[in-house]
Amino acid sequence: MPTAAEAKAKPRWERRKDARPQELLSAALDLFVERGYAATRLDEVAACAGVSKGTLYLYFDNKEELFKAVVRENMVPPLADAEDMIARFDGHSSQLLRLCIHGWWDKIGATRLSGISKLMMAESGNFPDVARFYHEEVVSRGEALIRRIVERGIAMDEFRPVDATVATRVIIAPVLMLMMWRHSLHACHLDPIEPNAFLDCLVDLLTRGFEPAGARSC
Amino acid sequence: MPTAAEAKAKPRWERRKDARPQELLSAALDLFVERGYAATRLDEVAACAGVSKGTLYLYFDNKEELFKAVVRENMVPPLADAEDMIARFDGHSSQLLRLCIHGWWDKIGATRLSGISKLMMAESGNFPDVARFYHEEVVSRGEALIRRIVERGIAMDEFRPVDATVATRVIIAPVLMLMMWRHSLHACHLDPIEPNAFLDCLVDLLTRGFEPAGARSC
Amino acid sequence: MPTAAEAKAKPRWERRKDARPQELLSAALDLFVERGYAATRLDEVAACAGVSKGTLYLYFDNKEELFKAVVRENMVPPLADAEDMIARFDGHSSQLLRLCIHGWWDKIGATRLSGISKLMMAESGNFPDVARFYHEEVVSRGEALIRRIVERGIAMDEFRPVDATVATRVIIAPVLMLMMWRHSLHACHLDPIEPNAFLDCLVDLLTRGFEPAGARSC
Amino acid sequence: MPTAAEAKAKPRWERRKDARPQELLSAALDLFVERGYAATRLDEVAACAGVSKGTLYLYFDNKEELFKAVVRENMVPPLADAEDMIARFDGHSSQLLRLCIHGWWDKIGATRLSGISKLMMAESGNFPDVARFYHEEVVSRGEALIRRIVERGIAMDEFRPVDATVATRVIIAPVLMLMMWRHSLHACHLDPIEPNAFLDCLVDLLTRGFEPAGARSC
DNA sequence: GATGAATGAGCGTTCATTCAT
DNA sequence: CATGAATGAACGCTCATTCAT
Repeated sequence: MPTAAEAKAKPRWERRKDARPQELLSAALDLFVERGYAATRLDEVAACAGVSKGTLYLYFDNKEELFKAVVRENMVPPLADAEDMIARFDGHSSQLLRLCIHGWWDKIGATRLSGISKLMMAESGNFPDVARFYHEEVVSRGEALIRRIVERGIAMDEFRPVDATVATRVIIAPVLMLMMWRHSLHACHLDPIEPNAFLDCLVDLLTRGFEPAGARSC
Repeated sequence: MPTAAEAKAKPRWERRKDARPQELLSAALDLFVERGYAATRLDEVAACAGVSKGTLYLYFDNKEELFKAVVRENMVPPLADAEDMIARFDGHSSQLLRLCIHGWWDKIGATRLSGISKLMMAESGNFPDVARFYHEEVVSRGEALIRRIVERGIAMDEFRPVDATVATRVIIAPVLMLMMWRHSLHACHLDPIEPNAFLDCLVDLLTRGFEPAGARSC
Repeated sequence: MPTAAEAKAKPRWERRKDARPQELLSAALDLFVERGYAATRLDEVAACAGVSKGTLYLYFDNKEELFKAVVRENMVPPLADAEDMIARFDGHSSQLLRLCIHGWWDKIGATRLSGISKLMMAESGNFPDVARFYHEEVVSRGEALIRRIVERGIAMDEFRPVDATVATRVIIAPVLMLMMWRHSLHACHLDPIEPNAFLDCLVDLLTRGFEPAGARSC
Repeated sequence: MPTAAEAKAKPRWERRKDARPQELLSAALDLFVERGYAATRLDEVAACAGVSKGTLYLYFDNKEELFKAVVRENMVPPLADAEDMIARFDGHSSQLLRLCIHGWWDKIGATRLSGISKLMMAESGNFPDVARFYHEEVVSRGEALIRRIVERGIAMDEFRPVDATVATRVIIAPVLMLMMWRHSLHACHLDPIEPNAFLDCLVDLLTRGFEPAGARSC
């Protein structure tokens, strides 16, 4: 006959198969962002998700796979959305660029996901496999996405002809940097930076800077 | 008791004690830049500086203090030259911006000093006081330097009126990012990036983007 | 309450409960033989038997008991045949020895049962009571069987007089070793060994070596 | 001023660089023999040698290298001695065989080294790299050593012509088996076996068995 | 001062065992 | 009966730090 105390007694564990992976991924994202890849300890991830270290291994083969899953779960979907949008858009390429950059910021930059970009910058050198994965799944696709806009703009005479590959990186760099600032110096409450003003200025600059020679009304 | 003769007898190949900290700092810089903070092992630093692991602890209390010393030691000097040049320059502000950006790249970006920026980005979160120091001594001065050019351009009607603080960061961000790329994904031989093409494209974009409305010949 | 109809409705593909332990033991035998005790994982045994890991614990208290059961289950049966043959044989003792050795190889050495011997050699140190059981049930009877041949040979002046106990072990040792080689170094495809050549050479050696002094034609 | 108590107080560690590897190797040999390769824990080895786990890694890269060092240190020298003896011997090959077999027993079989052979038999399947090393350093050389005697005997008409490779293994097998028995069933005090009687019987058998047809006085 | 042998806490990973369902 | 999610104690290995020499 179980007493009230026994009835209340928390079972040694709770069976929550379906929810576990998400809880682990969320805990892992938090900790990877906060501490970096190497400094994130798996038992802390597990503890954060309310399970034991061994349980984590029921769902993810190892630390690297856990990280990849975090990336796949969080970084890849927004890229797909953006790809869709680009494919369907039919206004001016400058406007498309503006939408993409602000969308990027809203979906990734302003969220804790921006921490993943920072982490990859910081540690990719020590984890080549992870770096390769991230490059293939995120960086390449992100660059391709922007390059497509640039090429579209040039093709439609909305942008002056530039080297698309180089221009793409010039476009991406400030946005990446803005994300990184959130997790480095500016995270220490030094010198606040206003993301929207930054992005507006950037988009404005790009719009003018890519405008074809004859486009401007005199 | 060393006599003068003895002092002479051990010539240049015998390192003086005073040089030790510098050698350690230099080795530490190389390794921190290459591997990041956590992955840098202190016995490797010591070996790299030609001393034993114990000796390192004679000069630095621990790994963290060594890291802080590396940052403090290396980042301050190279800003004065640029400040001088700006003060003396009297051509078009676009030209000044171009000179500054390429100078930055030649003096810092292309050298191992770029690694310090990467390292600060990567690790500042774990060292708030280093971050504060770095911000005050390096970031602020660097930003001020660029901001002065922007303000000069606006004042002289060579740039259209923009928010100088924001524009400054939009200018800085791609250059910083270019430095970081050298030490992260692109260091893994993925997708090489051509610094000069990047910077040319950037300067071109900035020149056009900041051009005042009526400046363009029709 | 299962009716007869229900019993029929779940035909042969539905394993009966009674078969479970046998299937587990068979799977365990395979894996213990292949990997050794420590390296055999219980969930692999369970998977191999088509049940879950928990089910295994319904039939065996723990890994050690499973191991003991495997040994007990498999080693006793195949000795009776040989005992029969010896009792009925009435040719030359050398010929009997030859028959026995080749029979041993065919019935045990060349089958997976040889793995049990290897496994007992390898792990008996950690399971003294299994060792005792195995010794009593298998080793003693096997030795007795060979010793009977030796004693018969001596008694009939077909072998020269030797210490039967010692000679028995000298006879057995190479055959055991041949079985073990199949599961150790030579299993790694190093240096293949040809069992029949080995056994022929052995029998030949024994025949000549045990030949009485005056038996050889000059 | 150190008090007597302080003077006696054992230092946290003792500096004994030169002796350490030997102490560790000896401890490792004991534990490998007693527990097997997989079941030997490195911190136990360290504790057994009176040092901490980390210290072990100052001298050996990892478990596998430790084991290899144990083999190299203990198993290889006796082989070299035997090779020397064979090269210099000039009596009857039977006598050489006798010397070798008894030497083998005295130097290896009767010592704790025999446990290494048993261990390799038991676990080589799970550690292919170790197996390969052991095969190259010990098994091959051991076999070659015996084969040389067989070939010498045949060449000098002291042995009848047999397949040297096969005969070699028939000679080796009983000796190996004798070693293994010491660490398996017979280690449990079951059925003591008298090594010298066993080896005498074996040598006697081999001598007669390999004797050329016409050699026997009638 | 300088050395480098020694330490020991810590991390990623595995797996026998348990137990709520 | 059967399941399989969950546990937690180990183990191999690393490395910042200490301290006798």
